[in-house]
Amino acid sequence: MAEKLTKQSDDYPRWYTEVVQRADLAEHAPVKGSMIIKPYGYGLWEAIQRQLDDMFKATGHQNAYFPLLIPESFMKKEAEHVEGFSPELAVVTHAGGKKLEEPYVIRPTSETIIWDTFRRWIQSHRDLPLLINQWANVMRWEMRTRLFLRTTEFLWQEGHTAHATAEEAQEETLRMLEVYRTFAEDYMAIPVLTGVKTDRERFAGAVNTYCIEALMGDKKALQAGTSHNLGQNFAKAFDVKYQTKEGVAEYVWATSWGVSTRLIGALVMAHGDDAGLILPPRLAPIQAVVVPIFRKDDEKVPVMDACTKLIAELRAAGIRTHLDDRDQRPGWKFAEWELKGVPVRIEMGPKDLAAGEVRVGFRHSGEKQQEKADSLAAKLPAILEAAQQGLFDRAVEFRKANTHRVDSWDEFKERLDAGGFLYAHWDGTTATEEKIQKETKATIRCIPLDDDMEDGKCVFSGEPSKRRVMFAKAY
RNA sequence: CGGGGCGUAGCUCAGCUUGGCAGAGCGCUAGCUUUGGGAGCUAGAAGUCGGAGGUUCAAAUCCUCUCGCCCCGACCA
Repeated sequence: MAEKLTKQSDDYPRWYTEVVQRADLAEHAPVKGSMIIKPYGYGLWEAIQRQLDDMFKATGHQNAYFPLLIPESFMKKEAEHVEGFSPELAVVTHAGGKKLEEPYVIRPTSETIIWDTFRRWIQSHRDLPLLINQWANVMRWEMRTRLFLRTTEFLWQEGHTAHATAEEAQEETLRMLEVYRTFAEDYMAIPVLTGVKTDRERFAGAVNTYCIEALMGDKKALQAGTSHNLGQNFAKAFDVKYQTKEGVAEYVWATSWGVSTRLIGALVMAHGDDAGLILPPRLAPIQAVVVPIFRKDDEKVPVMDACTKLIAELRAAGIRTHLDDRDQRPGWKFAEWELKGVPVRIEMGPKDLAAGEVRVGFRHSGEKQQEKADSLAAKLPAILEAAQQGLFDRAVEFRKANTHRVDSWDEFKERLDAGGFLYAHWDGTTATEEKIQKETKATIRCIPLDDDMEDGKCVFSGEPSKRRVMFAKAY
């Protein structure tokens, strides 16, 4: 703990790895690409889960749980799905000391097992819509992994819904995308761009994939969540039909949507600085930490008494508060809580006690100010909300400063070197998309939803284009 | 799978070229002094030198095989 973090400007990936490990979010597990999520990191995930789960319930969804192991044959029923996922499947071939007749795959996502189940659950139009979510772990065998951003096993939620009409499925797809956008912006304090993926980036088996894209501190893009309109692809693959009021058998329409522990990586990279994490108050496992300061016992006793009283008041006010009474020097504690991104630090020493005050330090701004101890509990909720807003505003400004419209190939390449989001015209072909990636490493992150149509010429091929798309280098 | 690197104390690593008592820093334990921005001193505990085989009086060091990890390229929430 004594050493300083690598600076973001010196080596951003290294900074990320160090922060994640030294802030006690996670560490590497013995199996390549898998991670141990430590209590502080898991606390963050729990905060994310709680809020999202409430939002899912509020939009009519119910939780259920489907199994980890999926018969291999299920994966093969939807052509695009199997093609998309087969390279990253982990397969169980032996169990109970014997070779299995049919191998099981460890779920990379649960569409197949869920649609096999939905076939039995759905008979009538009265069974629709069917709105299911599950919190689960999944496994995708990745070549290159990074804690939270890409691990072979990760935690996520996956929503799976079935609808009577194409329109309802599309509404659901966009409704959940909006839930994700709201969550990212209002709770994670990260502004996100909503859009549609190109054919190339679309989920294997979907008709359309919608996404939220966020800008990280190193000006690279991160896909933070996806919502898919699956059309009737899985209904047809698994023969899921319902009887309409008229008695006609029709295939149902489907969606699926998910966010994962990758969100924690997004949180780290969207807000963190050279001193470590900066957590948004609404999700911070600890919103305020109290650091007592004293020399001898004659100072310790009254200071600790005052801290205990203060903490009781803060907790009564609904603030997640922690008393750091460890046998360490105050300066050491300050540095550690900054590393861990706690929004507010409260210092209480003999001088403060004599004045009936505390010193309050803010992680996101680095500012410190004196506050009356007995009115702090009443003021702190508003202070935390202001910090939440301040973080979001700063992220919005950062994104604005790193978003550009480009109209020529030279400008494209030049701007791309500096990072950020680039809005440019594209001729709509996969061939062009691939050539651009090959030459520049940039990909089309999405076709923005809220952008106006605008005639132009493809920045690469010069062919006509009806609208701009967003390019960026991405994680 | 191709290219590069590394396995020695909990962590980061030195020692290997030229074989000869198993080392340092951080962390940990105990004590004393300290405590408002990452403390100091003293004393300790801590190791199958990734594994197997070989050469040798003697192997962390040389040889052979093997296992694992990290980084860079082709895939991705």
